[in-house]
Amino acid sequence: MAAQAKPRATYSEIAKAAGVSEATVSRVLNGDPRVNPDRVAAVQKVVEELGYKRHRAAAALASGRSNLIAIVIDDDLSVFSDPFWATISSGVSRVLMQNELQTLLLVASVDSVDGPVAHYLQGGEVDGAIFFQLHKETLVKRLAKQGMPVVISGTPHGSSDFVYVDSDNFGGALQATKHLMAQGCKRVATITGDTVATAGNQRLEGFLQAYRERGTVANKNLIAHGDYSFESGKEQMRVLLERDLGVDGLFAANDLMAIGAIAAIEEAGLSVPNDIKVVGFDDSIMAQTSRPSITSVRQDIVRLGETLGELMIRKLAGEEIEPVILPTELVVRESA
Amino acid sequence: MAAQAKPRATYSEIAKAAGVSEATVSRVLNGDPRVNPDRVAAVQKVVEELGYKRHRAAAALASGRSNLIAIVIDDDLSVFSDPFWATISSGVSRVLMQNELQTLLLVASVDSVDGPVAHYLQGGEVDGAIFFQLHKETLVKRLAKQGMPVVISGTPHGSSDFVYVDSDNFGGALQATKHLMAQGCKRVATITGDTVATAGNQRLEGFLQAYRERGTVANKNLIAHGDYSFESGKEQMRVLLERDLGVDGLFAANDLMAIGAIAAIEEAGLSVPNDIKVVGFDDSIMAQTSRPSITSVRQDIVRLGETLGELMIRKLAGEEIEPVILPTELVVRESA
DNA sequence: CGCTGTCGTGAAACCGATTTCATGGGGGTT
DNA sequence: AACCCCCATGAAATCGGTTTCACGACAGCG
Repeated sequence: MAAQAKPRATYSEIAKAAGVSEATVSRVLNGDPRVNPDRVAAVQKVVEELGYKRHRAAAALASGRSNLIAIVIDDDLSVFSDPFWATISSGVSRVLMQNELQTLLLVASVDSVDGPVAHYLQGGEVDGAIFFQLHKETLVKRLAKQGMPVVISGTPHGSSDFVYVDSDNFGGALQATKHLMAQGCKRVATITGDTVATAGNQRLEGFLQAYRERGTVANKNLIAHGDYSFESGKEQMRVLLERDLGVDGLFAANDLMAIGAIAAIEEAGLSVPNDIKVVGFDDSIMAQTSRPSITSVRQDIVRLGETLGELMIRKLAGEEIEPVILPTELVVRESA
Repeated sequence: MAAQAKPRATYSEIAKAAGVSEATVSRVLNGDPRVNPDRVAAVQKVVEELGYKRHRAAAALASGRSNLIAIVIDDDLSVFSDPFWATISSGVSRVLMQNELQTLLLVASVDSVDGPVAHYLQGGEVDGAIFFQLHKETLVKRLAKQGMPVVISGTPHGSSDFVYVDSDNFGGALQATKHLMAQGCKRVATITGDTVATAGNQRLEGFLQAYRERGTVANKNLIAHGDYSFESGKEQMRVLLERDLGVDGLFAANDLMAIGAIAAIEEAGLSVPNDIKVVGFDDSIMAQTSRPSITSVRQDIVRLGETLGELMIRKLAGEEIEPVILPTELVVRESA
């Protein structure tokens, strides 16, 4: 559109100024170890002076590597309901940038295995892909099979051998439930999130495990199924109260439902934490600001993003890598 | 790393199959109007059959355009406190993708005008840049001067001639304050956000304007300065109450401070909305779930992102474009 | 002392599209 | 009928690095 201030230095200039061939310039800039140190120094000096910046498109074309990593986010509204992916993305981006990689943001419907996103990724435009909110595994499987490095945020279904990073949903839920029990709660209930997704399922499993470790089994009626929304928390709490089981503790699979549940509890004339103690999950800002403030399981979201980036880098380097489960931490506040 | 399934079709194959030259293939694919319709059809047919996907790096190298637009986000923690940029980014990304552009996510410290980000952007790696949270205008100014299309989210300081998109902070605040007055509030106070940033300042101005339109001037003591945090809302509300001015209405510059203020009000033994009515800003999820639920000024964040993308596209097309102010909407709930 | 193996180096091919430029044909003008 | 101009088209140059390959020098070996 407009004139570039300086017309960019090229290898040809550098080579001339440093008295070497372009091939050697390339070797120096790519850290090839078998270049004479003198020449390395000469080239680096010239590069410095000219303020040379590698032309990525040219490099990509010649090498076949784009240095681009895609973050793929499914565009099914979940974007708006998930407050985390922004933070995760920023962590990913920072780590990748430190490694000379660029982060491409792909927000689109990942539904069809033949949609634009699929084509795009299969087109070899990117060197790797990081997926969020994995609903459809087909595409990811295919990409992985084609040899594209893929890392996933959140535990995928089945025993697929994807590399993923996730918070310890199971452990967090277990700890939360045990905390309630330790506070003297005899009948701890739970409101689950979407248990089709693994995160919701794992949180339920953690809850159940707490009962097992106490040597009992949770009454089925102590389990209510929500969908992570405020409304569902409220509704399901009403349901639990109507069952009249003497619930005195609640583990909600996220903070929003915990807040909804508390609203229902207070509407029923009961008090938190006196009559019923409540623990949430996520340690969102709402857990801190709602009254009563909510005891919640904190996930280290920034770390999650950084880990995703690090795994991707190691995978690109050819390392064999394992999934990572990040620890959670129980933050105790007024509600339990 | 691994073998690509199919080795990608190239112009050379298409040209051969369609019985035309590579130049013509390029013309067809780039929508050059002066190609014989028959050949256009022939090429398109072959392209379809081969599932051809343009090699972006090659195209970028040859044309000098990267088709990459950077979203630049300053990495000074604000990322974590601003729940909006994720939504904005997704809107931007979607719009750009529909126009064959890619979105590059740049999360880094934009502090120094000579930092990596600056170098990066000036290196001509991207065709345009979208900035969030503009603290330092120096870099942006320089880029704009160099001819790079730049669009900014949020109103910049001064009368700079940047193109930006912003919500109508002034209008929203005005409406909120007038709403309080219409509800019978005689002494409406405000807790501002960071008034160094334009958004905070505009919201304060809107508040003041409401008084002006009523033919009076707001008492200086009705203005308290917060920083958008829950704690500051609580503190500043205490300050306001201590001033003992008979405040019966509050416009908080965001929901979080509104919630903090409500906490302080209730601690003082007063009730919302009976004794003091409260209006927030943002219409965040917290406005809906807190008790009492909060009347708040809604911004259309998705639209904001989409508009950013659209402006960028028009700017790339060479159009002269004007800043856009998006309307806000008052959502009335229990608190006022 | 000659032969082979290794290593650093540069020339040149190459990546895949875009764009310039030359060409030839067709339509319009006088 | 001769001339011009315009337009569609293909050949070829080009973008800026990367990588292969061949070459010469030098070290080690017998």
